[in-house]
Amino acid sequence: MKEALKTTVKKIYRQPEEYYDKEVSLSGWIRNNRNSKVFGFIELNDGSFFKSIQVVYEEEKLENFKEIVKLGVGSAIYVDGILTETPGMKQPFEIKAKNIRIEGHCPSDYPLQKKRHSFEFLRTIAHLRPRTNTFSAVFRVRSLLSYAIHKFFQERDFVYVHTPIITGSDAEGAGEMFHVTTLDFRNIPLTEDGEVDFTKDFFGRETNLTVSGQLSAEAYALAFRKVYTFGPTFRSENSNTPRHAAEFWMIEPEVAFADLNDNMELAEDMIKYIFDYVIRHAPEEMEFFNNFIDKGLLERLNNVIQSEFGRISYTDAVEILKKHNDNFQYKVEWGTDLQTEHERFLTEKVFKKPVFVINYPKDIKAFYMRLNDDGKTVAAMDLLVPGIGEIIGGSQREERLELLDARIKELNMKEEDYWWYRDLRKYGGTYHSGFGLGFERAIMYITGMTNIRDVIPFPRTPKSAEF
RNA sequence: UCCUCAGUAGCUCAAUGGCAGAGCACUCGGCUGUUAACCGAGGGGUUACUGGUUCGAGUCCAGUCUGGGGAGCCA
Repeated sequence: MKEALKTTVKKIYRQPEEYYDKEVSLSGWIRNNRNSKVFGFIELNDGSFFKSIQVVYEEEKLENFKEIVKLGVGSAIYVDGILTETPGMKQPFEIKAKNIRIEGHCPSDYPLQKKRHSFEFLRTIAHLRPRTNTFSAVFRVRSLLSYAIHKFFQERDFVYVHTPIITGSDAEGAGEMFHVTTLDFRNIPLTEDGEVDFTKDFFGRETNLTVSGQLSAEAYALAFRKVYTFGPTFRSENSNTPRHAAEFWMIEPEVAFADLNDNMELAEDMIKYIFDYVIRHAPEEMEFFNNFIDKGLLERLNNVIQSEFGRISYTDAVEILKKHNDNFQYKVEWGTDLQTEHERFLTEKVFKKPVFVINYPKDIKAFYMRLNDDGKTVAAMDLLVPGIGEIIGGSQREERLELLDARIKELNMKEEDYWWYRDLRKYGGTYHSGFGLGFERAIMYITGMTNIRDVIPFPRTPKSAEF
């Protein structure tokens, strides 16, 4: 049968009237099997949908009734039967089985049970956890959110750019990097100075996994005007928190002829669009999260979608926070970076909605951010959201070559390492802006999941790459 | 990396320094409409690891490993 014509649990739930009193054929995995002497019930999940469908089977209709009764959770089966309405029951409809065929047995040492498991335990069986309700919902939403992001940018004529995963630059300035090499660790070639001789390495120079596609994206923004990247990113920092992973995905739009205000408008539109898209296209999953993961989830998301995001300068934010210094473990003063506790206070207590903090002191921000006229701050923006804190960081980029060079010099960076980045300013440069959105952080925010390890199929964190 | 909490049956958790326990899962049996079904019985343990204190350690002490939470770094 053609794949598109196959009956799935999702199709049945979406248009049950098409199937009532007709014979349907399904295949899937048993989530639950309970029975008495001459009949029983199977919860069948076929992978197409978050919800399962109930299959009723009777001794007098199945010649292999005795075997079906013994099937445990996780077994793979084929089912043929009639879809029947079940008014007044907990489930809207069920399949009265005519025939059940066993495809794959699932022995009794199967680690998943009908009862709730801790997320910590499920992380140790990352290959099996997608078969649970929570992870079924998380990874359907991950897929949908990914699609929504592409849809948002494509509808606005952005060009999707695949920036390199292996980079030749060791100076992107966004964190510790993983080395990429084919050198033999037991016999590393050295130069006369005793340093590693990377001219003997695969690329003839030192290479790393990317920590950001931004610099490459800028090059394409200055040709295509509106571009975005969406790809894997790697940081070898020894971060042991529920919000950090060594391998994660990042979205980085970059727009030429766009200033910081344009940048914020884009970020606000994007957040609202992708949240709204997921809520409308994954109603069952979102209801599950709202009921079992985070009771205030939908209310908070709807608040984000409907509110106009706040905007405040770093300097004004510091003034407000200083009045509440008693509440903070770390006291606020102008010139220091905002701590998570300060960010959350601003968005949760002061604004009670998402807020952009802009124009940070230049000394706590990256070299490529555009210097403001006051000479002290740069055109940076962080988007803070209730419940998490920072979810987006971005800026208008320094397009004035002499100011960029001065900054590179100030930070003791090497001008020649940035020769092509500087060319972008030299040849037809223009003001431009962009930001970075941590994809997993967005998933966490939209699902209510509180650990990044539970929104990545096989997460990589310090001392952990089992699967 | 720092601070902090934890590690007991397949899972989730009890056990005052004094006999190693429960629920679920699993196996067997019962049950004619179940909804994480229900009822009865049974099997299941190097208490993370190494060492120490003690007549006696799951429990106290030291170290190691692993995991959770907080912080830093950041997305």
